[in-house]
Amino acid sequence: MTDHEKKMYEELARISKALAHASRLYIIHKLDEQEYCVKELTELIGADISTVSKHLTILKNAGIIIDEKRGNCVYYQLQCRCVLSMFSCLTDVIDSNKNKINTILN
Amino acid sequence: MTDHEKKMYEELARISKALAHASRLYIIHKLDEQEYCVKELTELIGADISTVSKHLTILKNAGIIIDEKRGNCVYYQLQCRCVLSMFSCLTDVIDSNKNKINTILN
DNA sequence: TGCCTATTTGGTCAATTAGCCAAATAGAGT
DNA sequence: ACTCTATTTGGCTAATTGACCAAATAGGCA
Repeated sequence: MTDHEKKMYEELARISKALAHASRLYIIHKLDEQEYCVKELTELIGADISTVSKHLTILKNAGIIIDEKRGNCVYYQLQCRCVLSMFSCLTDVIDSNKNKINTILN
Repeated sequence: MTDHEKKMYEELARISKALAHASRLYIIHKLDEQEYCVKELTELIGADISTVSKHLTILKNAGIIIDEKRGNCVYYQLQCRCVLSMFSCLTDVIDSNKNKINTILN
């Protein structure tokens, strides 16, 4: 692996690490429907608000979501819907395993 | 988040965690070109062979790659090429950030 | 059988991550 | 200015992860 390749894969890994958590995937999914503020997401997720705020910071630093302060609240939305293709990738992997198992069993 | 949703997102996170490492992304990329054995991948990556073996185990447990013992070696290949769409997802996110920055600067 | 190569496993250590609580900060509205 | 709400930050602990080394395992081949 060349130095250049190494940098490149680390950059890709930086984004994929941000995606590697159930609550963060959930947040992305919800933000595809509509924008939400921290408090609303906290109620949806059911964790401490500081925990949710930190998840949001991680997603923001990875450039996956953006924030906008309006009135008393900070509203978050997807920076780009392109991240949603992640979900089909993950479910495709899961499905391909199920198919594999079925193929072996039949 | 309902119990059912929680389980679902944890299942998705299980796969995405397996993808969240530079060496593992690199392995996936190389295995798209051709199959490789552990020793070959170790030379490409330049880490300890036990480290590489563990990365391969993680990918295998996530159902992303499969192994096949032939002769003296264990050869790994992608279980499904569908996982490759991950790369375009990640690069799209990176690109969308660059575009965002350019939009702001211009 | 015995040797050799390839791979996995177990142990240890350092670094990172995730969660909560408490405290600090920011700003809206009175 | 004061209060109240929303959010972030700092501190702490427990759990997980990643790396290496050393040892165990597995199989092929002389």
